[in-house]
Amino acid sequence: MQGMGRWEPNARGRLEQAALELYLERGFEQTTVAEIAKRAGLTERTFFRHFADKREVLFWGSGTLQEQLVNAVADAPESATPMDAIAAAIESAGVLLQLRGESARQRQAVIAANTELQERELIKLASLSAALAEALRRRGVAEPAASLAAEAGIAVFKIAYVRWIDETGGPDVSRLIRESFDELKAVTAGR
Amino acid sequence: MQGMGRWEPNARGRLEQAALELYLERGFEQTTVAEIAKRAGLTERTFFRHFADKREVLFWGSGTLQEQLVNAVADAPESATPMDAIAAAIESAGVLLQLRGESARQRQAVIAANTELQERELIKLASLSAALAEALRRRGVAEPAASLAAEAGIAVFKIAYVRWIDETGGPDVSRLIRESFDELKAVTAGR
DNA sequence: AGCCTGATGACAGTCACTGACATCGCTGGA
DNA sequence: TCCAGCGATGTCAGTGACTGTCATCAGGCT
Repeated sequence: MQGMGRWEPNARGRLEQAALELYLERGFEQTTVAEIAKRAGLTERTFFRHFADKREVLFWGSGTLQEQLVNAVADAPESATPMDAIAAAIESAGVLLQLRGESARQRQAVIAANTELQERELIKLASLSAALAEALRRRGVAEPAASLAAEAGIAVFKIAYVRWIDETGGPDVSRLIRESFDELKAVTAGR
Repeated sequence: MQGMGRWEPNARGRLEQAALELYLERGFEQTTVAEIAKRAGLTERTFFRHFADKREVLFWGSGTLQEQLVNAVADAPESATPMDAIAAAIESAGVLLQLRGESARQRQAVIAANTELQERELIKLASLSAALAEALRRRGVAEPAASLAAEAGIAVFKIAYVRWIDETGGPDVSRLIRESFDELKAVTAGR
């Protein structure tokens, strides 16, 4: 069966929860790993057995997101252009994040307040871009078109997501994403 | 006058040199700041007076690059579209990097071998993107067009630069950049 | 009951980074 | 010429992230 903890269950989840709370209360830098572990009823050493470093605790969901994106590209109809496939994937990812709602906003607030966390987020996005490009190549898209389409998709996502976070009562993510894709098309056409 | 050191001159330059050498010889993680300082004839504490952290020593040039990009956007003719201005800026930056030639390749080799350094590079690129977007806004370009054009330009730059690094004897950067812009236009048009 | 396995605790150690204070080598003025 | 001031460097002690190692503990299996 799966590796469920034997003692108090869900040690990883408790660590995630404790970390997010403390990062929100005191800020990322002002929080020590020892404090996180203590709040979760564990030790510092155990924290590092579950997460590679102090930042990674905020980025657990990125694996799921990557699968979602890759599957969406793979499942796009044969007739779809590369950009169609990317747009479909980005939209589906947007929907996923919209479901997380308030917790997504909290997470972004923590990240926005700290440069180290922004670095980590950027490399996660780069990883998503690489996965998208790879998925396009499996559809037969050549380089550099695959990488460019992937990077453009991630750029659209970044911008639409920031807009969604800022406008609290605004429109849903999907619409912002579609609008941004149109905007990108218009901008790149102007040469 | 400028702040030239009073003792052995150019302490910062010696630290840069020593760091690059050691990163190339042993790798970034296997090098301690104490070793860098010793090779430069200084102490660890002095290293941190010149560079915010162990990674920053590899990214000194990024300030110059940012100025170059911003100036190029500002100097683009009135008639230029946003994407024209961005393309001109990216090309001028490419030329600048091509001048650094071999040392640019060494630097990229070190960065490519280490995830932390890639994180730092990505946030520098994000900073360039923000500066480009700001420069476009000063030309009267509205959001989100400004940010999208800037992000697209940086995406093109990333991809063209990687290609240039890989193909040792290949064409010059400018041509790769122009080709990538054309490719991006074609890809985004397909929807 | 006794054994095995995986998760956790305990502990020591390295290294990045910081704050506080002493020191040194020049530079400009008395 | 000499000395006061200043900026760059050295010294030292300390914090906290992260790692390696070994002991320990809970539950499953026989």
